[in-house]
Amino acid sequence: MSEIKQSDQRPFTPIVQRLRAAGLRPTSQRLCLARLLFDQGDRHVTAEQLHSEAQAARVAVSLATVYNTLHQFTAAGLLRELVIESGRSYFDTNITNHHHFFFEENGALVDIPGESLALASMPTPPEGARISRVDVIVRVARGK
Amino acid sequence: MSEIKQSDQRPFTPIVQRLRAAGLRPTSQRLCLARLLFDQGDRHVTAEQLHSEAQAARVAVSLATVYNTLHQFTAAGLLRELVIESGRSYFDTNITNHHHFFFEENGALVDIPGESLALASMPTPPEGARISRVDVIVRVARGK
DNA sequence: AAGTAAGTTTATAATTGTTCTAGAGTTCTT
DNA sequence: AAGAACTCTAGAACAATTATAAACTTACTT
Repeated sequence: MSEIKQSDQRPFTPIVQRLRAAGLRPTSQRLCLARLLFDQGDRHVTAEQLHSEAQAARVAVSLATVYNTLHQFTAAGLLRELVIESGRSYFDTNITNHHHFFFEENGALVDIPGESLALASMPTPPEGARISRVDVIVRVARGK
Repeated sequence: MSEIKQSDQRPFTPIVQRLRAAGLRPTSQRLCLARLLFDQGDRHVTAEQLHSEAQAARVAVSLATVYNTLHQFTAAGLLRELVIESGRSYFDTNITNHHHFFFEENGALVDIPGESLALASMPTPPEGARISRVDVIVRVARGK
């Protein structure tokens, strides 16, 4: 990857401080993965993908660490985990409120701009429960 | 190779005919599983669950057949596959348009009545693609 | 009803994505 | 600089699912 644009990301706090705030030490592995994740706009990555990218960037990070890091970042609110296909998790670097197109043809995921999809009415959650998140997946297939 | 009649998929057509219409032979295994699936109202089952139920009913059906059957029924439009947690598929016997509450606490799935949740606006699908389905998952957690 | 081709089932092996383990290596605090 | 706590790693373990290939059914043809 050539150019590094650290500019217009939502939260402007540097990643080192965000990790510290989450009680995570800013280790070289975490910083390297963070750079791959956050330095190039919104992404939807799987653990295997990110691992390959790290390898390609000649950074030695084990797959176990990639999984650990993705989960820790998710717990820290830096990532959002998406499950759409059985047996494969995607991690979304866009943590703002938004939804997804899922291309059945090739498994690609694309953000739906927040404004272009809205819920007319929110269902009332069952007694003793509160809504923690709403995921909308619009599956699209090739065709007219 | 006989011709496949895709025409008659009305919900109240007996299962044998619905299988035939889908080009599936009404074997004893398929009929047994269909009975477990469809004879007790709307259900959300996993393959392992259905397999256990068949065993409990003293019907010898292999796990591989349960998977095959669930997928064939899904392709035939008798079931709908839901993926919410990584590494586990649920099959929903309610194929009408509806959405789900997912209880993070225990992994339970509950239908949201169709009227109680509506989309205000449908996003326009990308060029050359059409919307094949919209899934809404309302994640709920214990709490006020 | 018998013969036959195509479809189906099964046990088992293989595969996939993910999590666990325990030891080695780092980081932070003092 | 030293100890404690945390983190990383390779590899084993795991769980859900899919593939394989042989045995068995079904439906079609005669």
